[in-house]
Amino acid sequence: MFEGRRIQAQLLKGTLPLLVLATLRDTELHGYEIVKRIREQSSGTFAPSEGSLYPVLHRLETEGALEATWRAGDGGPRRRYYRLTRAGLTALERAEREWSTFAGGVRRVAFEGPSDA
Amino acid sequence: MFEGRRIQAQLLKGTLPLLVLATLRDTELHGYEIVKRIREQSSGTFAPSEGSLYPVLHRLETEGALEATWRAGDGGPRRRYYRLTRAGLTALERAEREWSTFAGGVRRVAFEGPSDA
DNA sequence: CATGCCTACCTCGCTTTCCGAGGTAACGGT
DNA sequence: ACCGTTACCTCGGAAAGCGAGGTAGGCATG
Repeated sequence: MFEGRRIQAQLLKGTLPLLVLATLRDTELHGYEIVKRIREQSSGTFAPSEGSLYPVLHRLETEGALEATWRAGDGGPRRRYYRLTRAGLTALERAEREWSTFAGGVRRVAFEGPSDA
Repeated sequence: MFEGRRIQAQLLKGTLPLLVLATLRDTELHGYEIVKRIREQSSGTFAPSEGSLYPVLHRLETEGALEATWRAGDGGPRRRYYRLTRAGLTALERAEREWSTFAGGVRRVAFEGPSDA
């Protein structure tokens, strides 16, 4: 199904919050759906496990970046819908900047020779 | 000194081998010098500590990606110079591809909305 | 009515990898 | 002879993803 090769686990470290916050930028979603979106958007490159996702959601909620509400499941168990708070939007913007800095650094070191600075 | 804000440690996870291999693409260098290059090339974004670097160097050497030789120090202790092997070049290329896949995935999820797929 | 399956949530222990602190060795200057 | 600097190495702790496993409610099936 998802042929995109999975990425070394270590690389993903630290990016999950960014991915989650970005996924919730315009919609509110519940956990399973968040994983699904991330997997689809990344063409299967990322497939965070539940053991990774839920702790992150809880941490972001504790930090005030996300708000959550329980809703009755549509023919299934209840779901917890998460949405971005104002603080969450700020956190998202910060995470985006941080990612850009990070990715830019890797590009300079790894893809631009020492001479073409 | 290096004003570029340091990056959250977690983000760096898994990228050090790439940075090291790339730094050694055209030259042979010793440990301290590798750190220095990475720091300069990334404008201070990355400043891997010795506790991070040496284990990585040893692992890459064990895996056959690097070869190393001791040389007398020029007014200082002896140094261990590392250079890329043929296998190391292959590893570098693989790490570059992996990084590209990874960065592309983050871009799609975090920076491109769900609509502009 | 009871059993079992599916969805969705949550938790636990393991592993990997980075960091800071601290330790060793060789050389030069005083 | 001693100390400071350079460069190497190691160790313990912390962060975060992963897989496995566990709970609960609703539905279909016997």
